[in-house]
Amino acid sequence: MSASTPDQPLSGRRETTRRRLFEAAVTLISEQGYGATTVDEIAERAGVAKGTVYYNFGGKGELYAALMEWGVTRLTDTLKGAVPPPEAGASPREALSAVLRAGVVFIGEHESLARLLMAEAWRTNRVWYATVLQIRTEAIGVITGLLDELAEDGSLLPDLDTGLAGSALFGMVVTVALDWRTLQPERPVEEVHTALARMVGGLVGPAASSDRTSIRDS
Amino acid sequence: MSASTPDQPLSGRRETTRRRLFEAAVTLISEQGYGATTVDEIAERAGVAKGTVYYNFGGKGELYAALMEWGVTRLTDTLKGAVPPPEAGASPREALSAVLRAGVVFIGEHESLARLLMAEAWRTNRVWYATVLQIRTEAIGVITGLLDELAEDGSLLPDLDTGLAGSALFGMVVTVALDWRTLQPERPVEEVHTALARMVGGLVGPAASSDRTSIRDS
Amino acid sequence: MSASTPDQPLSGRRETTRRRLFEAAVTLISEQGYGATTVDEIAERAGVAKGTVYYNFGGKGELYAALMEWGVTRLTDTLKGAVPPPEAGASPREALSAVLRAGVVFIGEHESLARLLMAEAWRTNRVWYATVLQIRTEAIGVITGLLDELAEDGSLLPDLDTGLAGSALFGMVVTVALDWRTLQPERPVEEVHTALARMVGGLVGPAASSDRTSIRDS
Amino acid sequence: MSASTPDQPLSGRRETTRRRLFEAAVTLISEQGYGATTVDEIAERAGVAKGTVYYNFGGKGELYAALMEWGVTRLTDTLKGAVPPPEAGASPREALSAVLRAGVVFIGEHESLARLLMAEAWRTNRVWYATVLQIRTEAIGVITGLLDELAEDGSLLPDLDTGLAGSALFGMVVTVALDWRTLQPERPVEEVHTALARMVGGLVGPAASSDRTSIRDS
DNA sequence: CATGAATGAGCCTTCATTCAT
DNA sequence: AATGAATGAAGGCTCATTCAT
Repeated sequence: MSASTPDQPLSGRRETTRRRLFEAAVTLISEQGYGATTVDEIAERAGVAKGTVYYNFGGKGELYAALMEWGVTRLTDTLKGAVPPPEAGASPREALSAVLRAGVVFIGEHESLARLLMAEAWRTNRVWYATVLQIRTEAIGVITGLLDELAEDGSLLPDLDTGLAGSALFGMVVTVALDWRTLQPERPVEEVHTALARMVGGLVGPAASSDRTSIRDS
Repeated sequence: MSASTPDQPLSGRRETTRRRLFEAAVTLISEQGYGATTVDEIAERAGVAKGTVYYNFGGKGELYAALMEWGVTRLTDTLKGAVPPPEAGASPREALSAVLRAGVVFIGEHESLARLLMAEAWRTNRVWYATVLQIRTEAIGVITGLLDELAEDGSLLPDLDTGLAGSALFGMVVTVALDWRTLQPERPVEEVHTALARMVGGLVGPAASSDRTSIRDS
Repeated sequence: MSASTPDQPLSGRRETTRRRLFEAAVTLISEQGYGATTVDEIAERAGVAKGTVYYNFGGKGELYAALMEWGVTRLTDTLKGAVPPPEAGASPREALSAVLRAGVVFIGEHESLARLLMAEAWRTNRVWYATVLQIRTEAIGVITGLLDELAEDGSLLPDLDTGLAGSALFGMVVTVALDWRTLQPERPVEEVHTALARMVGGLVGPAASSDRTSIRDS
Repeated sequence: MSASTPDQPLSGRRETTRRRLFEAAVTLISEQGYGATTVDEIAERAGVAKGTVYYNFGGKGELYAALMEWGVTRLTDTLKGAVPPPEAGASPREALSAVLRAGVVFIGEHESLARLLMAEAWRTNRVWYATVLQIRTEAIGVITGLLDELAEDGSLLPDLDTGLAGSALFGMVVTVALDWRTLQPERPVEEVHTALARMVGGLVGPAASSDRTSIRDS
């Protein structure tokens, strides 16, 4: 159906409806889980009739799949947007720190989506697993790319498997961020980011301590 | 009711039935999720009649709860058992490495349980959330305890929030291990553990070297 | 409402739309049944938007009713038109044969309508049952009329209940014709008609063999 | 499922339930049509819960298909049982008459089933069309068999296509019988059968007399 | 005249749970 | 200790109908 093109201008009557449904669905599903959330609830929260869900998406599963895709785009766009452009002259370590910050901030602002993502991350035989995998792959790809640059730079732990390291950092960031939102929501985001950045700093080798900016090194 | 004591000798007819149901349930639920797994499926896979589930556990939810508890015990016992005893004379850093290895190995052998755990980790309004949280807390507690020892030792990043760091390491280990099982199951467990241990070495301490004099070196 | 007069000149834009809808509806409904055919399907096959069905007919039921009436008219007109006029000097037997041929040919050309008719023929508590009954009554009336003439003529099996016989011949013709279209569509229509005519020939008694024209009898 | 073996002893609890559902379904569906009959109605009339329909048949469609098969068996068994055994010394013509009577009587006693059968007879793209076709084929087969005997006997119209003639007689009998039940239910069954038998005598043989010398008479 | 997005009552179906055996 | 037929509340989905454009 036309459900697979969420990147169109969301201005027409139909697109307004679709966005409303998205927003209602993320929240409800992330709180209750997919199975425990009913189409009635989603429709009611979105302020439309139940049939409208079916008219626009074809079914509950398709709505969820479309939702995932919609979320993907947002997350990867955010992460990619956080990588400092070459002309900014940022060090790889700074770039990594910036991406981590973007990740933490994003999760802070889109908790629901992040919870959803983790709940489905290793549930391999759901129909939308491919989509979820793709999201994670793209997000991790941004991190792995930076680690590769650091490796070439020589300022990374030698012989680190950057693929595995990317996955590890991803899991670390998401876990820390969700625990923060769930267990200590009052803590300022900067505190969380700082702690993470300090830990990750250890990865880049003794030469790049956090008080000496490494810009001139690059 | 007697259904909540799975730690008895599993030898009688009844206990055989219970174990079969456990095993059927972990696998199915970890693959499909709690909501998408039916009691019929569980009973069929266990080779018993549907009524037997109710006779033995009282309901689907209770089976799941018992399952979680069963899993918890196994995980925390494993992790605690991996901490080298004081008389072994292992360094805190070695102890941490041993615990991480135990974690990776455990996940490799109890994939289903791990998938389950992550799927429920941040779904706060489920009835068994308390149980899940407890598991994670205990597991993270083991890690945090070691980090605290490292801190006293001076061989840790100064002023690191060990609670947050424990959560970070936990997420990192689980993520890496599940990605390994899901995407590269043929990879030997030792390889995964080695890569992970090296990273963690970098994350928690300023020096990548494993001896105790690292602080002075920086 | 103006929707119930399908006998107008079908030339304007509106009438074109109406005819398209008719044709789409007969086919679909005869294949799938009334209940299993959706307004969406009809509109799609007709190449118009769904709302157009309502604009033109007021509803699914009304479309179906109009359809039936359209069919009735065609069938009875055809059968009546097939009765040789008195001035043609045809024997009643020839007249009967001509009507049977007309029936078979009509069904061959309007399969869908015939299937529809039989599907509804004895479903007495549908709203359009009256219409269906009327069609059958008129069609059977043409046959019964001829049988009555034959009876007066003395060239019919004595004491035959012409009402029942008309119903029997009607059922015979429709059944044979639909079986022909459904199971042996490649068979030429003449073959079917000949076989039927020979069977019916037995009804008119030994005096009226098909090689001796009965004109002088009348 | 086990739904496909309706010929088992209908004595257990389950089989009692199944028969009840059958009886409820034939009546309702024959009156209202498949689409207009709800599972709720069927279950209520059968005196069981709605879920029981699904437990026993798997779905509305499957119930209907099983129903058809159940009906088939009854009809063909009846017709076959009506054929006089060779040792009875009945003439083929008498045998045909006996079968027709059996058909009329059966329809009189199982109106609903007959209405159902005709409603689906030429609706070729329903899932159960194959079943319906099979029923009709078997029933017609009994008639055709007798016609073939008549043909060998010489007491049939020469060169008559017995397949087509069987179809014709089947349609005739069903049409007459259903019109009788629908429009003149008070009429005694014998009257209907007598009229029918006289007609058929005329249709299939050149002489209306029941002795074997008819050919010479013409 | 025609459109198509939106609606909501009604229906089919699923599935956790019960209970007589 | 186990079974499996039966249950019925709950939920996903269909589709005839409406109406603003």
